[in-house]
Amino acid sequence: MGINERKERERAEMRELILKAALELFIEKGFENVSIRNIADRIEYSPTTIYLYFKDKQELLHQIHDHGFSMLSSYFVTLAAEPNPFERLRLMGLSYIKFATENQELYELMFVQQNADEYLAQMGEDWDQGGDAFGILKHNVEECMRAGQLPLNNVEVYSFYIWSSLHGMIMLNFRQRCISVLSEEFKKTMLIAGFELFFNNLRLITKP
Amino acid sequence: MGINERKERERAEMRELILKAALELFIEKGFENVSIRNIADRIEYSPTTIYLYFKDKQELLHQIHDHGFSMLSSYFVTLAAEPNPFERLRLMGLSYIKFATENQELYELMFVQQNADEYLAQMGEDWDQGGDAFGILKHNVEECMRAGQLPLNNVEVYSFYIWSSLHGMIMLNFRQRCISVLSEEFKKTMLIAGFELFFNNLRLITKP
DNA sequence: TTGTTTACTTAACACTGTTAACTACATTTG
DNA sequence: CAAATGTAGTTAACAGTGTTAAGTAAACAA
Repeated sequence: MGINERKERERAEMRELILKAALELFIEKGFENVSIRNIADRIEYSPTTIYLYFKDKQELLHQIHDHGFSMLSSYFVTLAAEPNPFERLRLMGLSYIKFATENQELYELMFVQQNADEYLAQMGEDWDQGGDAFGILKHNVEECMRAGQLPLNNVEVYSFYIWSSLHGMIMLNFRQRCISVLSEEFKKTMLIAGFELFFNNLRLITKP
Repeated sequence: MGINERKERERAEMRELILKAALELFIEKGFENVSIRNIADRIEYSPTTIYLYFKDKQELLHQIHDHGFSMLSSYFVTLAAEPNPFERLRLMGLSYIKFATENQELYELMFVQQNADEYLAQMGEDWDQGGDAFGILKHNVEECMRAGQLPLNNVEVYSFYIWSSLHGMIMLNFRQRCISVLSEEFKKTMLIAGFELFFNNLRLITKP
């Protein structure tokens, strides 16, 4: 009987409806400034209904988290076409910056919001989406090393180092941590310049 | 008459008392998980009293912010003894890591807490403490460039790049962003290793 | 000793996340 | 078809939040 399937489908649609409203509001006003009642208002349901579909407010963030990571992965799909592993790594970095700047609020929800770490700790090895993105990075680093384009041989350290650097540049770029006099354009230029500098360092170290 | 001076002193002491309790609680439980009533309870005053000394909860964070930045600057004072500018830059990086790991909660209050950017934007050029720390960094970078130990000549980009990289490494180290299976010790080792790798890249690029 | 300033408190407002108890309808059963 | 059951959604409430207006009691100035 298709009746259970219909119910399941309706339930999934409702989850999607809630999640969509939540994401919109979180992006508009930030996680902390959105109440369950705000979300309920937007979808024209009672606040308690949301608790029938999600354990608590935190779980809403978790779902959005997951969504963000698969979105991030989608920024990487075109990279497979590039044969040179080192150039592929560079393009991956630029894609990462692209994702972050094009989805600044989502990026912050994913990487700045507290409590995200508790979530990751829970997931452990089963952390699908995040592991995926980090997995792609590690894969590319591995290929660079195999091609003799990176001096050291610790994949973890390299991947960590690259991701860290990028994340740091992006965050300091979002916040006006370093001297707020700088114009928006110059800040963006500096972000790219910082990345290229970073990447040239990685590259040149292999040349001599 | 010393009566006004006494009152002024008492007022300053009260501010200090509130601030001390606030910092303790923020570090214990995180900014969002501490209420004005919690702070008031700890110092055995009514909640509204706090509003006689601070505009709102956010201003408490601002003050702590400032305090953190002068504390950070104090980690840099011994560096002046080192004559080699490049080595001084390296030691500065290690000091920064030391500050961050020794005061993890404070570091997060300073650099992770949302709204910190609004605060910085307000301050503009008059941002004393933060500008100070960044100023020291820029000064050191400048001296490295003068000593011909850095290839490019844009102080801003270099300083931005260095701070960003460090901040990124530290944050990804705090959070277990990359594979939470890693042990605490290995994570710490990776942090230092990542930094030394980063720094060797900076150094080696100038050698050939 | 009066009047005024000051330091502080009580009471309240409009919110928050979350839960227990309830209603009204969809589905299954007799 | 009617009664019984399950369930999606509701209302009402609890204990908490940041913040403000109004009130009190003590310290000061005249």
